[in-house]
Amino acid sequence: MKRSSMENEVCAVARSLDVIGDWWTLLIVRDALAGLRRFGEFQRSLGAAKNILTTRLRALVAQGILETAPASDGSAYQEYRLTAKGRALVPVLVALGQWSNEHVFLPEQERILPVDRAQRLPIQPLQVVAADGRRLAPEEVHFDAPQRPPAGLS
Amino acid sequence: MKRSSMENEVCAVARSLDVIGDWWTLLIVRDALAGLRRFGEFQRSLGAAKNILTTRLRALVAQGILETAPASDGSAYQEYRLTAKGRALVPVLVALGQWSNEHVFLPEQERILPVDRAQRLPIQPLQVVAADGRRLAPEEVHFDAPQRPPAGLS
DNA sequence: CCGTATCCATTCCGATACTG
DNA sequence: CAGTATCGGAATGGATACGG
Repeated sequence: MKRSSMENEVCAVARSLDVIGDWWTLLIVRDALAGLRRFGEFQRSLGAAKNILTTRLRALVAQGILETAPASDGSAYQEYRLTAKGRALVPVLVALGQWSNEHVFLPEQERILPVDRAQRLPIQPLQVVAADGRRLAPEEVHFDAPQRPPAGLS
Repeated sequence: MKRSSMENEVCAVARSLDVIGDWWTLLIVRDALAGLRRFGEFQRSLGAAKNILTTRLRALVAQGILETAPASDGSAYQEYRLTAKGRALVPVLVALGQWSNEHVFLPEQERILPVDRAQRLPIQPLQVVAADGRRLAPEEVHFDAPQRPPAGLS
């Protein structure tokens, strides 16, 4: 399957993976959420080569997940900031973090989790709630064309 | 950065991406959630070459996300079923689907979303809730070592 | 400090052919 | 049907050197 023929993909999961399914992308978003803005900050944090960081940042800007602005320190360079679309990825990051916390880490391993910034306490487990308010178990979730309203609230 | 040196990674997001960050993996989980179990079913659904599918299925079994069982139709082959660990990925899939629904699809494009199986209505937007019950905006979420309880509820 | 431009190694993936 | 074996091309990533 081609990584580039997904603009017509109908599955919302596949579609999102086409945009952010790359290894670095969500880590950049995570760092941006943590307040990193400068090229060098991302590079140090990620340990990625500069050329691939450049590519990823460009792609994220092209997708509207990051936006550039003149650097606030007066230097001639850019800052990279999350857009609303980028911030909307937070539930994805939280879901990933919670999953590995419960199912991947060994009990005594140190870990960095999604936490509430104010209290530094872990976020409550994300709950999947149906349109009528029922909490759904995993088996009750399907991927399908919805009955009526595609857009609006997801 | 190496895809294989992440067993000691402390960031929960990175850790999960190391396990499921590959393009095919979450699509297989999505299909398994939809009820697909047989090799050929996955192959037709994904359009992936058989050798690739073999590799991915093996990796998922090794990670404990899928498990094999003798085929229920009496044939000599295997079935692949989600484990509890695999079903726990549903919030990740829902988060991805909701994000692309709101931020990637064009308004009039058809789409397949996470829906409640009973009603075929979209799932409510996932909410990020702090330990004390406050709903958190994206900016209020950080990734950090938690104050005290790492395991247990995420 | 912020990128860009090359180069090279590796990985990945699709197609195909083959086996039980 | 359910895989395994092999091959070649493409994309990716890392290292490094270079330029504004």
